[in-house]
Amino acid sequence: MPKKVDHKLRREAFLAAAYRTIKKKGLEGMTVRAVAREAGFTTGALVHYVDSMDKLLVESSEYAARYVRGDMEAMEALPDKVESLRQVVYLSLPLDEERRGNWNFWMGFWERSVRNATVRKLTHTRYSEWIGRVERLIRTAQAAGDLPDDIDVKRAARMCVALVDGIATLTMRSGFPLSADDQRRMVDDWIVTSLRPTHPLSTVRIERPRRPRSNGTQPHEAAMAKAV
Amino acid sequence: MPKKVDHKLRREAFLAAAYRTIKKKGLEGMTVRAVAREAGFTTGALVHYVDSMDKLLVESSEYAARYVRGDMEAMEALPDKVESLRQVVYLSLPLDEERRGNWNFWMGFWERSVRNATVRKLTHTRYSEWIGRVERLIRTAQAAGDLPDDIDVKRAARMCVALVDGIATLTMRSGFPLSADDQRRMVDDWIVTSLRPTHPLSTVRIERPRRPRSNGTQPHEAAMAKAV
DNA sequence: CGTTATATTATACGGATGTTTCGAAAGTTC
DNA sequence: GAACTTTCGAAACATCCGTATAATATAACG
Repeated sequence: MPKKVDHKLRREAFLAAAYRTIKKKGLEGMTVRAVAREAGFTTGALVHYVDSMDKLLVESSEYAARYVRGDMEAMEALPDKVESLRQVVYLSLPLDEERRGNWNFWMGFWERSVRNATVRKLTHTRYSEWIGRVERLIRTAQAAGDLPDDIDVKRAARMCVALVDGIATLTMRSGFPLSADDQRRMVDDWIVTSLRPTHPLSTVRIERPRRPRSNGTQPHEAAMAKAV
Repeated sequence: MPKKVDHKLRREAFLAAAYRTIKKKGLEGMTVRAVAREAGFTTGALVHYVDSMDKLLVESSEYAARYVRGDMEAMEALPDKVESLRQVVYLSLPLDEERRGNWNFWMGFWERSVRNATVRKLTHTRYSEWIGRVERLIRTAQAAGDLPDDIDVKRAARMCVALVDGIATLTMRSGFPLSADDQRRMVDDWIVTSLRPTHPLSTVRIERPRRPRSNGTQPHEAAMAKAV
């Protein structure tokens, strides 16, 4: 059915398929053929919408970043700015199956960035965003009087990012995964001992926003049609 | 020159070559041909000493572990047991070119363990050793009265391991590497705030033992001969 | 309704990988 | 010194990869 398809939409479907493939099989398992199959097409169709494998990597990364950014921004709007920081960090932890899939995605980038300049650049961009976000959260909390002024923000932010990476690695790769509670407690401990907030941490559990995930997380309609 | 070669020695030379190859090019770059070339031979020779690629991975990992273990055990013998812990952790950080090569090695295992059961098992074994070592160091320091008794040792050890992994990831992959001083300071901060030692940390800088690295880190004699 | 445009498949290509095979070279042994 | 055994190189093999191309199917359009 040519000309009827929405080019942009189908393109997005392929990005989603790439994202799902990496989540499931790691970056090593994300091949042109695997992604095409995941999307319910063959390699030729995929190439019709994405120029090259490199481009696919870059764009599926942007797809993934977009995917998480919304949740984080919602948490940044909380009134208690230390709680904002805490919740944003929580969002980045491998707490549930979905987030672990996300980590599978990023950890693949870590490895491939050794040899692939495109992936390396991309990884640096994402880290820059992420570190910047944490720094901003700390500064905002300082401005609100929720954190002391004598914090070395840059150092603290990088320690935070390192801690999250470490928790993820331990959970995803060590064979001794940290429970969700353990992960959260590690973050809380770090906030309390390293940032020394002026008020004690909230004890109210904040749920992650539950958006409808109809876009992209489900196999594409064409794939569904094939499966029947 | 058949029968003249020491089978075990040459085998070791290939493991060393595999180790060096991963250090330089990452696990993705460790191919049969690359290792053989690094050792100064061709694939046919390599296969003569190592059964398969999987075996080569496993055995070069054991080679690498052996390589670091000695240094760590020397540090464990220090009189001040908090200092022991600190120095052992220092040894695991990507402080210099050699250690960064080591990390390149391990981070490759993280990725490949997703799909390769052999590598996964191996990674778990190494983590088990490493976490156990940190736990033991903390307990020893407690017994010596250098750390308080109310520490949750298991949790603290895993936090330590996570922190080291995170520091390594940030340094190796983020594009914003931590300086050696920053890395050490992060570890010191964690020790002081989380373990609360009974005595302040030593300010004397302890040098890493400088062993002769003639075995394995240099290209094999055969390779040298070729190069001439 | 025939023409045209394009979405999609099927297939092929060149290159890289792990593995296998075969033969030549070189000591060892009798 | 001849037969044997081991070492090692060269090349082939099957498989997978990303990419390119030709053929097919199908909806849109004049």
